[in-house]
Amino acid sequence: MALMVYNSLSRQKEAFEPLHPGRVHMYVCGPTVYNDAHLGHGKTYVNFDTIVRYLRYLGYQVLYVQNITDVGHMLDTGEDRIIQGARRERMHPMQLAEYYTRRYFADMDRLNVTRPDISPRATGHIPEMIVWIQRLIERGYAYEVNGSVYFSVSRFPEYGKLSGRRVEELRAGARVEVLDEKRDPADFALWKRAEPEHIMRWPSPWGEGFPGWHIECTVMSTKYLGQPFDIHGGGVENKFPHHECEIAQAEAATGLPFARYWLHNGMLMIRGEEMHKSLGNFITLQQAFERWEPMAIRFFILQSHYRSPLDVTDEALDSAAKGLERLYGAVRAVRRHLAAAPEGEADPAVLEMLEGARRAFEESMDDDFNTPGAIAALFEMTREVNALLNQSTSPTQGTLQAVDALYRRLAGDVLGVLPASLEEDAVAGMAQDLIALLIETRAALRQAKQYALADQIRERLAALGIQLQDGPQGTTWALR
RNA sequence: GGCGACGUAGCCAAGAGGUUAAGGCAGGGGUCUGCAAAACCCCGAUCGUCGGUUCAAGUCCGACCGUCGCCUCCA
Repeated sequence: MALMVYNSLSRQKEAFEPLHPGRVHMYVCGPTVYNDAHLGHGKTYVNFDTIVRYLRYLGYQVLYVQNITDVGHMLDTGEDRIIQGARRERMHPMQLAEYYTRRYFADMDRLNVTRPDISPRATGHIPEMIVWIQRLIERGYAYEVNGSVYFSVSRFPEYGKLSGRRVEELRAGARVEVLDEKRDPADFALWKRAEPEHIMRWPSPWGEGFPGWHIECTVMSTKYLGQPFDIHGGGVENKFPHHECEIAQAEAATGLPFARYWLHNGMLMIRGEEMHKSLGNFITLQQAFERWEPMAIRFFILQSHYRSPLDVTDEALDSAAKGLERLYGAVRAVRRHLAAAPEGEADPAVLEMLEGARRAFEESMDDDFNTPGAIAALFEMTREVNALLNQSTSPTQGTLQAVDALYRRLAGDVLGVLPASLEEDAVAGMAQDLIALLIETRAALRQAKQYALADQIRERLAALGIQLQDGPQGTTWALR
C-alpha cells in the first residue's frame, strides 16, 4: 500500500509522490527562541520528527529544514518578543536567541527528536528577504509607505486558499488591526520601519527596519528546498495568517507553486484548555521532564494522531509511561534471553508473526502516519513475544535476534521511543555480577525453604529499585 | 458574528458504509509461583441526542446539544 497523507490544501488524503523520485524536501516552522520550549513544542516537533523518520524508513532521502526565528514578532504592545525577553533576562537580543536556541535543541534531544538537516536563522537571511521583498514590489504585489512595506492582498486572488478564508470576511472582521498607512486592512507587513528605540534593525532600501512576520519562512524554505518543494508542516494555529501569507509571498514573487503538501498538526491542550501563560497552565518541557521520562512523553504524544488535538492530564501521561514500560519489559526480556539462548536458525512461525506485525505497523503509518495504530501493532506483537518467552524451551538465537531487530527498527528507528540500549545495560559489570550472586544465594535459600531470608533479599533489592522476577527458566531482574 | 475540528468503554485512543468496534492504562476472574512480581488467558462499549439516506451507518446527510481551535503573536 502506498503512503497516503492528508493535505490541508486539498482537505483530503492524497497519495504521496515527491517531486523528485526518492527525495523529499520538507520544511517545518520552527520556534521563536525567546523562552524555554513547552509541551506544545514537544508535540509539534515529535509529530514531524516521526514523519521524517517514517519517510526515511520508506527509503526516501529526506532534506529536512526547520527555521529558528530569532527576529521577534510584534506583540500587541508593539514590542517585539525577542527584545522583551532580552530586557527580562538582561541579555543582548542575539545572546538571548542563542541561549534559547541551545536550550531548545537540548530539550528536543531528550525527546529523541532528530535534528533538522538545516536550521537556518532568520537574522542570517535578511539580505535574501530584502531581495524577495523588492521582487514583490517590482511585480506590483507590494508597496512601500513611510519606510514599511506591505503585501497587497487584493493583488493576489488566491489569498485564502489554504485556510478557506475570503478577504472580504477579513475586512469585515472587527479584530483586524486598522493601520492608516495600509491601503487595505487585510494587507500584511513584509518590512517594518524601526522606531528609534528598536534594537534589532537592519539597513534596507526603505531605511532601517526589520522583516515582517511571514517572509522568513518563504525565503528560507525556498532557498534550501527549491520551489516548489514537497512538504510544508506546522501547527494548525499557523494556518492563518502565517502559512497563508507564506504562500502569497512565494507564489506572487515567482509565479510558481510553493509547497505541494501541507501538513498541520493539532494543538496540545492542558486539561481541556489551550496552554497559555495567561491561563497559568503553561508547562515547559524542563518541568515535564522532572516528572516523566522524556521517552514516556514522546510515547504519550505518539499515542494520539498528529492531526488531533492532544489533551494532557497527569493520568494520561502516567498510563502512557506504564504502557511504554510494558514494551520495554518485553525488549529487555528478549535481550536477556538472547545471551543464553541456544544457537539456531529463526523459527519460521515466529518470523511469520513478525512479518504480520511489520505489515500492520506499516499499514497504519501509510495511512497518514497513524502512530496510534502502529503502536497497537507493536503491542500485539509484544503479547506474542511474551508468550513465546513464557514457554519452557528457550527460543533460538536466530529467533530472538529477529525479534530484537524488529523492535529496534519499528519502535527505535521509526517511532523513536526505544533507545538503542535500555538502562539495564548501563548497570556496570561488577554490579551485574553482584546481582547475579544475590540471585544465586537466594535460589539456594529457597531450595532450603528458608523463605524469610530469601524474601528479605528480594525486598532489599526492590528497595534499591531492582525487581526480581521468578520464571520457569530461573530468576531475572529489572530496574523499576 | 464568520470559518473549521471534534464528541467511541472508568481514563487515554484507533477505526470512517458491510465478518466478533484496534491498542494502552485502570478494574474483575483465572494460570504460573512457597509467597510475590512479571507474563499469559478470560471478562467490559452499539459509538453525544434526534431525524434522514441506504439492503446495510460510529462510518454519509440534516438539526440540536456539548467541547475546542482559528479569525490577533502563538508549536
